[in-house]
Amino acid sequence: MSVKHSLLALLYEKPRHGYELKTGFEELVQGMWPLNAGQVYTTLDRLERDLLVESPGHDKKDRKLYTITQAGKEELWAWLEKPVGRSLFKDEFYFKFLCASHVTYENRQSMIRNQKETMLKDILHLTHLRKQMVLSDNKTMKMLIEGALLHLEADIKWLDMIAD
Amino acid sequence: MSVKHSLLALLYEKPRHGYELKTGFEELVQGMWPLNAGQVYTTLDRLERDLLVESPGHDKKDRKLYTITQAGKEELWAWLEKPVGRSLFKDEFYFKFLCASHVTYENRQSMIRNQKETMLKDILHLTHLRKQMVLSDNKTMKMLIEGALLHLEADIKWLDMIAD
DNA sequence: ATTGACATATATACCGAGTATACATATACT
DNA sequence: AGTATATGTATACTCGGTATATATGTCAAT
Repeated sequence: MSVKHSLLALLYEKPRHGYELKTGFEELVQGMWPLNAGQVYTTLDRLERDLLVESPGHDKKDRKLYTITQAGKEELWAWLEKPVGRSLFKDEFYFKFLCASHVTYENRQSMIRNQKETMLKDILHLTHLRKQMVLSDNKTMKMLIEGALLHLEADIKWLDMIAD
Repeated sequence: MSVKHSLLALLYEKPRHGYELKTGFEELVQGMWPLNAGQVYTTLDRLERDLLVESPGHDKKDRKLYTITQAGKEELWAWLEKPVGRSLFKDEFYFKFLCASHVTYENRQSMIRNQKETMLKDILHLTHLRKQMVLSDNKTMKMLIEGALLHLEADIKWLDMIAD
């Protein structure tokens, strides 16, 4: 989603080259969300063009290094500070039900059932993952998982609400 | 987000021309989420290319009409039936905190505070909107708003959890 | 020792979705 | 009569993402 800003965050830690950013990103998301390598390089091109990163040159192995600029840091801070907008419609979950309400669609029940089934599986999976994060003492991931679980519980509550 | 499928849903009701789809879409989202008119036509081009819609010709005022095809209906049904995936990271809300955890960022508290403030305002706004929907007996919108409120409450609960 | 698989490393072509903008005609209002 | 706004369609451009090409390095098995 915002690969751009995550690259800025990674460069904030230390200078890196393209491939290092790819691996850094995947480490950040624990290997879930595989990142297409090509996207790293095109994103870096745009970041360099916009003066948010710059290159001090290549390392011994001829890999182009990148560092974050002052403007880049400011962009990153601004992004972090800016609250995310939770629009009613940008969430595909709700938007789908909105569309469904406009087609004479007899299978509303199966739609709800499918969705609920998937979410219950997700909850099981995340609960399991949460335990692993507790064991490996990964507090950030544990935190994120707990957030996702809260969301899923809200979703299921809503599905039950509208199922009547 | 999925303008494409919402156009299919609108064409499922009845044949329309481009501009009618634009107004139909904006009616669907109650005027929130302004749709760029150009996007309607490029999306229709792709839908026609993929044989999901077709044109029976122009009306008296020379506006090109579109109808949904059988393949288009099947695409729409499949999309409606397919549960939305709630990835841990595709949600910018969590992803931002993940990035923040990787920059030595002293302003975590203000980040949380900003986000919470915005969300409390959103709750007020949606609560007000909900009342209007009850008065105008718009059950679908009322339903969506209640879903969004459940999400916002979950978000705030989470922000309080991590604020320590 | 060589083959084959996999990791490292970068680059390009292409597509879908969204924004900006141009360009008409019709209608309403001042 | 002139101007603003609604109706109606189209194109150029950008961004983000996917697929794919390509090259080198490393390690394991035959």
